[in-house]
Amino acid sequence: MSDTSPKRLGKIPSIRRLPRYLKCLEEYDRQGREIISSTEFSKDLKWLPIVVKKDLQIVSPPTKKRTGYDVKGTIKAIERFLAWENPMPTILIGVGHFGMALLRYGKFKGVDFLASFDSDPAKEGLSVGGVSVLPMSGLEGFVRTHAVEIAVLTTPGDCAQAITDDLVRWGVKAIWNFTSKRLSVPDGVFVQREDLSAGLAELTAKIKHIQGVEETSL
Amino acid sequence: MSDTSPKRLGKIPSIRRLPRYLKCLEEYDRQGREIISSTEFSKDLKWLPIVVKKDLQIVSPPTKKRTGYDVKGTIKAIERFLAWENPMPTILIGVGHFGMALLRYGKFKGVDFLASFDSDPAKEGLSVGGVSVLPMSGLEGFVRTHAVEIAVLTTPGDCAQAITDDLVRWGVKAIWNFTSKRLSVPDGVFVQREDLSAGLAELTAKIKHIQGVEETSL
DNA sequence: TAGATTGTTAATCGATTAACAATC
DNA sequence: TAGATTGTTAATCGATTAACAATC
Repeated sequence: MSDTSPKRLGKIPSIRRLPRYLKCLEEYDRQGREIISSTEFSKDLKWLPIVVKKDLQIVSPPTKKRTGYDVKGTIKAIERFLAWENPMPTILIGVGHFGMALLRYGKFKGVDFLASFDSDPAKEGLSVGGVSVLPMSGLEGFVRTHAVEIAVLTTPGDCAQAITDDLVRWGVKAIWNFTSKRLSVPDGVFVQREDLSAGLAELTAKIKHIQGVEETSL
Repeated sequence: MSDTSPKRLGKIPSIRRLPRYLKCLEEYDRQGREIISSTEFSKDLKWLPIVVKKDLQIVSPPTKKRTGYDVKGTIKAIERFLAWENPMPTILIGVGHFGMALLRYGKFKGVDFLASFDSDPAKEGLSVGGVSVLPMSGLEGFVRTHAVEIAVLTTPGDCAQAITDDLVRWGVKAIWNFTSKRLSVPDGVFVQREDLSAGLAELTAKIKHIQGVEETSL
């Protein structure tokens, strides 16, 4: 318990790659494949075989059999590692276009959207992607009674911190933050911030630097 | 020209942090601040001062004056580095909820949304966030005549590769890919893939590993 | 001059990649 | 046995961090 260092988790880059393995493996499973070798797997994913081997080692204990990976078993192992076997009780706050898009997408493993909340009375009672929209006044009660673990924040930035403070007080363990604001939370609570402008920066910088490489020469 | 190695660009992690510097600097500018030191800057961003110093060095040439960073000048330098000074001609394809959310957000620097496209005739003629929705039949002509550089893909995954192939043929230089599919493009074209499930994986893995650290002990 | 600040150089840390032994 | 495959160990590479000199 005392060595709950932030490092014990494993390699973040590998963890972020796991969903792609999962998707690919599910495709193999659909095709009826039972065994997949790291070499063929790596070709499909366009990653190096060694990357595949290393990444898969963090989800399943090394085995002595050296005859490819079991498709179904590896799917299970990844889901277990990510805690996606039993989707966590999740709510979404802020049913704007972005929030709606997430609710309708509906294919996120690992989260179980129990309800969504919005301050606009006009949205009350709507059902988006099979998830009903409730008024903010019901938030505290809902979070407490359903032991909500993850809250997806798709509100305007202004109210993000205030809502976060409430959520944390009521027991939410993690916030998936799609607002433009950085959130402060106590230890033991996680914020996963998705920042689209980071991706855009990467994109435009690459375009520019591949084209005119006319650096400031002075 | 011959050393157009993929490395020449600079450090990707730094580049991805630049938009946050920019946002913070704009706030300073609004407050009338003209100079900001890396120490104070780093406190606001909650990054180490050395990170700030190193990152800022990639956008502006080192100077001998050691008396803080010029707010306005640094804003300009970042925008210049990211090629955000002259927003690039951009279109969005697939005006679903997600596409609409992006169009309405409207605060992306660096891209200039000229139009959006959708295969649904019912959406034709709509204006979303000030951007009109056009039919797919007009795509080729539009891309060619407006010299579109960036295409934002928010279509279903199935048609993503086919549309990409067309776009590339018509001269698009970069694709901001929000579909669930990996895209193949020729050299010289960039794909920036935004994969939300990667973030979700990171989040749930962190929750699990901070709580019960009941690893498979065998 | 003294204090604060940036820029530079070096050290550390972690992720990726390579090489090869162990195993089927 | 031969070929293919994984697991392990080591090497490389890059990013982060630390220490300090140069400068205002």
